[in-house]
Amino acid sequence: MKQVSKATLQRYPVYLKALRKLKSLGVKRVMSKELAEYVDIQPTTIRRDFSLIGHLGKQGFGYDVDELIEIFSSSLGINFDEKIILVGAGNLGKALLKYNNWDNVIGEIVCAFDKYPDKVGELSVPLYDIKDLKEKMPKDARIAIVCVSSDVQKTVDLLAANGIVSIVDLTHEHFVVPKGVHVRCVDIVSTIIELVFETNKLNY
Amino acid sequence: MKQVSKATLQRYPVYLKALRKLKSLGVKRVMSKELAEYVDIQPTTIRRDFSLIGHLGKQGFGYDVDELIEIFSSSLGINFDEKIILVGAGNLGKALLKYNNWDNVIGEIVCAFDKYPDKVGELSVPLYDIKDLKEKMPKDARIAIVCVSSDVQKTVDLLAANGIVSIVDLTHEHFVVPKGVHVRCVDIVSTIIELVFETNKLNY
DNA sequence: TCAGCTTTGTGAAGATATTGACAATATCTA
DNA sequence: TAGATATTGTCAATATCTTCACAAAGCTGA
Repeated sequence: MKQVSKATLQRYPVYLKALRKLKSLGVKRVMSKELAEYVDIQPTTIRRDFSLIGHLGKQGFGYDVDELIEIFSSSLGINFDEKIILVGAGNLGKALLKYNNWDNVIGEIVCAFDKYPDKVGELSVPLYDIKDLKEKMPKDARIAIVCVSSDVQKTVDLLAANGIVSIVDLTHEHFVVPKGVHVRCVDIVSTIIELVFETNKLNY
Repeated sequence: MKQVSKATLQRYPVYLKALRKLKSLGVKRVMSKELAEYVDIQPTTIRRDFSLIGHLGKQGFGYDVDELIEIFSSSLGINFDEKIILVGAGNLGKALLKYNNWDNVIGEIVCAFDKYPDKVGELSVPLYDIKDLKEKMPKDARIAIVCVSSDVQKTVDLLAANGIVSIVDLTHEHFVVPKGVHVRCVDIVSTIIELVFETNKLNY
């Protein structure tokens, strides 16, 4: 596998999502040009992105959808048993949990933690006090979804100290993480602002 | 205002968020170097991004936080009365609504639509049948948050036909939009996949 | 007021990312 | 089997983005 650039890395999930969708529609074979229209990325860019992983396609034929999904999943290290923990079981946390039907896309949320576990109602996964994270957290969990509304930095520090290396950030707080820990911010407000900027830009 | 590149556009919400945070902490003045550490973007990049909007800073001094927020908001067209509509009032939609305390960051959700409004409980905003979107939707609404789980394409078409130009997509479906309509996908699953790819990449 | 210090704003260089063009190689059909 | 056709994979060219380096300009304190 060659050096994968940042830009390419961001496109892989898009491809994977599209390919899974195509598969569910019964599509067996896809050409870069078709996929390009589907995901709105240039065919050349797609071919180049794919070629970084290996020779996935066949000239004159295209790509085998099943095979592509298989290779993408395995060579990029998707683990269908990935154990994800949820930290903060407020409204948003609960909604995510209810919605935890990720149909074998990438593991599932195995347990949740909250500062006031007594105040949280019945959940579909075990719920623990955040104080007991160290003991209760599965040892092989690497990913945490953080939806707490206070003590964000403290929470993140605790997670990092206990082996979490990937954080999905749904808070609105700014925080810092040790080197080696990856963060992705999922923020609807920022998303809306970005949309507004983009929309208004057209008027210049 | 000069030509703003895509990359810069994506950073503006990050700056704005950080600046608002700094303001709330009582910070009056900030230098590109300070801000750089805070948001993890090079000072030069920040200065260049800012300079596209105008001469916002003062040499030897830095930037005035309040002023910067003001200029950002106004010259990028943030409308604090922006009317946002929510389409699909399932678990996720409801959680977003409860969470609709965007402290004057960018308007608010003014009403919601669902295919089965009878099945949805009490909400904090008026709820209408999606069939009545045309009549019930505020005429000046431009942004829609889409959380429906079926008929996604149909829903999006309806929105586009009724003047929505910006869509925040929380579905897992692929859909197409007419030219001029902007979409931003907020997808936790894709975010997690991206994180996994990035994390694993380190092992090569 | 003036010298010294600081920080911005920006031209130019360097780094990254995208795209055009086409050889290589597979499929398809007769 | 062979020729026609289609599509990949990749080199080179182009475009976009980031960073360096420094002049210009404002602040600060004597």
